[in-house]
Amino acid sequence: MTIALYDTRTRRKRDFEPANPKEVTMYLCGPTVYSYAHIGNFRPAVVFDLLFRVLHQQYGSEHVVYARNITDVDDKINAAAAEQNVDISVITDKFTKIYREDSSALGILPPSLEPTATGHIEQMIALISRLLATGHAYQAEGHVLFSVNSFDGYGKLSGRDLKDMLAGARVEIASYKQDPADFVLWKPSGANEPSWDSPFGPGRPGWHTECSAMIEHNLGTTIDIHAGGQDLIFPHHENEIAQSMCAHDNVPLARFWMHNGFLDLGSEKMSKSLGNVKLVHDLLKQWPGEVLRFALLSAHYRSPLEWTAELLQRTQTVLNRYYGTLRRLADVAADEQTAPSGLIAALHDDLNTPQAMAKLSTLFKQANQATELADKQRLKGQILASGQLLGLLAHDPESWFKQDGSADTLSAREIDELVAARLSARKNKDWVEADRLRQQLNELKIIVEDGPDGSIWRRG
RNA sequence: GGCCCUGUGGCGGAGUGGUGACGCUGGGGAUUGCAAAUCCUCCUACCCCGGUUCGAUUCCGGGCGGGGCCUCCA
Repeated sequence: MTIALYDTRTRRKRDFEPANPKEVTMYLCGPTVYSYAHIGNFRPAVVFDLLFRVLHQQYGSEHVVYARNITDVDDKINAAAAEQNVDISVITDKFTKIYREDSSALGILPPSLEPTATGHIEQMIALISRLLATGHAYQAEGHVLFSVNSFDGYGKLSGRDLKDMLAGARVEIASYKQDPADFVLWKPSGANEPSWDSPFGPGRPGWHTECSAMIEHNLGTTIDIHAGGQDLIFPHHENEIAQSMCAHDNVPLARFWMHNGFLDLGSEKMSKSLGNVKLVHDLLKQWPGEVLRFALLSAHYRSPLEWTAELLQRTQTVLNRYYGTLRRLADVAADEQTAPSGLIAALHDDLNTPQAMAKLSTLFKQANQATELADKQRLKGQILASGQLLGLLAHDPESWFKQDGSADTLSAREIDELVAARLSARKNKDWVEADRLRQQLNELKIIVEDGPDGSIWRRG
């Protein structure tokens, strides 16, 4: 089944064919680790994790190389380190660890490679030297700058014209630039800022240079897919292209450019109960990571998505329904199955997650309708395979409903006892006592469901 | 000022040149001691104005509205 992906450069959906099916290469601009990441930072991480999973399925996991970098040299990191009077590594180590924990909670697989900027200074210096030697870069006042006029293709990815951009320039132009659009490859470090020796003097790399050097070193000169948020199209990716192509005899940097749309995090649209909580670190105190992941995938990745408490609540409702089905099918042995072809086709169509979710929903409806064991076994197998592809439904259904978020509630054992007491009251047709016990549990946000084989409960 | 994206039912959100995805909410029914869960069922759309067409929500043009980018923000 062919995979079609929307390519920003050509502004079209195109059939995806890797240059080498034995080694599909993908790069995502990862986080700058200076603070807690907010949910918007994770949209690309989740979306392209899904693409990673889809590519795994299509080409085999051993044939997909996915690099997501860690930017650990940056002004904001320096500022945080200075403020706390610590070495930048204290900041970057801490937030790299937290980023990985948040990622794991969101069901994001570890990428094949996680290169760091500080681990590639040597490669950056080599890249800059090559650009200087070929006349694509120049030195001025301790800086090394890339000369955009030396590259014909500048602006092609973003569809911009250099002349047009000047009109809207809103930042003061540094005096050392030959052209206002020239960008920094290397800059001098201030006192107490991290600094590396180089042929162009001590200093640190510019942001764009990091990604070009890490891609070149880890994945090669031309990769299959380069991904990131829409805001990176210009200037970041435009600059990466300029640097890499000029350093590589005009060989393209990436065959497909993919960009996710933004979350609408407008605080005025947030309800009171959600407040202004946007950090994943905080959201995870209130919602299972899987709810966040499901919500992020509920809209197509290129569309904007309004991030609200209502969205999360609705998502929780749906997941509860799904886990309820799986809970009822707990004793059914799932068949070896793959995800249904319609669901795979939806994902292969430029990651059409809403359509894939619709197929998943149909699967659950069928599973709820099924009366024959063979149907249940087949559907459960398809559901679990779909869940694995989407990075969802990985929890044990029983614990999904019974894990308690807050401390001031009953233990599972205490609840079991109350439910058992209610069951015996029901056997004696003592409806008053049974209803009293159910009411008591309801007040503690425990919902009891009576079935033919007794009662089950869940936290609501 | 330039460039890009976008406007679907009470809400979220796909898709299509002609039989109104999917989910949430709401109404009715089955089931239940009553509920819950589940199933069945019903209601509510395609921003406005032109054009193309036998036929447009879908294509084209214009208008109005929303969002994003324009030097280091996913």
